[in-house]
Amino acid sequence: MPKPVVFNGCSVGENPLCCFDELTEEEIAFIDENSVEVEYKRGETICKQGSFASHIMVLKEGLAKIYLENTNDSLVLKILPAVNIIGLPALFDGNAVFPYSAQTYMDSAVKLIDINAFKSLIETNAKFACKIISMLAENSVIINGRFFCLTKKQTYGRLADVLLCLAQRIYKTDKFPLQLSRKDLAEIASMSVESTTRILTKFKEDGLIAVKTDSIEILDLDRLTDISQIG
Amino acid sequence: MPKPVVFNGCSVGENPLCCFDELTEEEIAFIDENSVEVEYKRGETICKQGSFASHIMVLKEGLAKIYLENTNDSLVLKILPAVNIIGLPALFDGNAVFPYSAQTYMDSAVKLIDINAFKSLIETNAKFACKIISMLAENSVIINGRFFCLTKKQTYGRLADVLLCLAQRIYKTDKFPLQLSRKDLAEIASMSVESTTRILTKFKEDGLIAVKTDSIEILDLDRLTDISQIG
DNA sequence: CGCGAGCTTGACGTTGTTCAACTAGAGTGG
DNA sequence: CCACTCTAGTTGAACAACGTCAAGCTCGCG
Repeated sequence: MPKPVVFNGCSVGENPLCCFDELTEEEIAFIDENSVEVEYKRGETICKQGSFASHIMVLKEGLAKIYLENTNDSLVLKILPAVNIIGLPALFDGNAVFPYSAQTYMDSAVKLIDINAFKSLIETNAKFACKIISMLAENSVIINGRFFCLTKKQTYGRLADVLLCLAQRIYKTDKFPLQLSRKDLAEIASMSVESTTRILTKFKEDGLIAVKTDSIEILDLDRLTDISQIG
Repeated sequence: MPKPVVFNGCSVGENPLCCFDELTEEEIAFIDENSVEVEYKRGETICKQGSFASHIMVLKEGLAKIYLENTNDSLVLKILPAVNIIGLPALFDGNAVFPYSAQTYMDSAVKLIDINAFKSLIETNAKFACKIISMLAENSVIINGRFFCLTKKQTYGRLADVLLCLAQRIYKTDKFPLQLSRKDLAEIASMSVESTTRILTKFKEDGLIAVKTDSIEILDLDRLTDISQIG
């Protein structure tokens, strides 16, 4: 009996950022020479979809969303806690353009690495290239899981997923600070603000979670997990 | 005035498979020594999500779908015409397990390349590794576009997208053979068979397409494109 | 000739969005 | 210190979009 396949809407990898482990001291120095660090305030845009990709970015502190946007609409591809890398898909794109936007949810620190310096390391250090490949591969698996979740689960399951993701992968505690607004949560779960409110209230009534103005606590992990899996 | 951003539900890359261009004659011989070619009939499974990934696959002839599956549900990630590669995300996964399934829509020919042989080339040939990176990156951009399409557009837009994809990217002609059933189309557009039928009938009534038993012809490309973009 | 799979069509129910009204708390200025 | 305003959140009601169910239809094939 195989264990059931579960796709969750959470979009955070398990592994810490490790591609830089493969670099020599000289290579790390080379990266440092070709990078700068920048502080972003909450709500600021780190990179803009369609703009020229002159840098690869490393989110060193903070929390951000990676999203696609349109004239009418936007879709959160993943929420990204520190430490994680942003912009890899722009690497060998013919246009060298960011295929998505990124924006901070809280004050954040970002290291900007010159894209050509980054590329040259890939071209000369095969182990580094392999790590990049595995990061891209892992990322695609994660986003596909979220893809499945958002297209196949209904609202209750999606919101349960988001809460579980925040607790387990982002904040790593059952009771976490609520730095996201209802609007943010709604956007992540891809539904309306009103539905988000209604479902949170329902979860609260059913004793699954406790909602304070500035925090959320998961009270019944098992039932919430059931909801997230059933859909 | 920037051109409007368009995400389509189509999941086929523009570029021909080119990573093997980077290999020397010896390396190509090495690949050939470590691979076999297999013929698949329509409807057969090329690779199964969760199974051990012993090979990287190249779809040399035919048409296939890449999809995620669950006990209850399945999600088509992309439709894949020849010539394209299958299984890259399994490359440097710790478990070396296929993260998705693949199944043929018609009789197809597939080359199976030993995954370790493939890996060793990546580790020794940096240009090859770069091509793999760019393929993974392109793939993620394509799937994200489809992600956006399936979550943000409604049924008319999604089905219009599928038809345009078939005409423009798969068959590359306005009038293409209908090798897919309504059920297949419904699955690709992520909706019920009944809705697919209804919308096809509506498109036909409105003079957008002509539907025969064994072919579909796009009659009004502009309006169909509008529908796909509006959603 | 009859059977069955795939397709079509209509009726109906469910899910979730939209719209509008209302509430509570945080600033702001007199 | 008290209105006033503004925003975020909540709640209810109406509505739209789709899926589901059931029935009928068509065509290829034994």
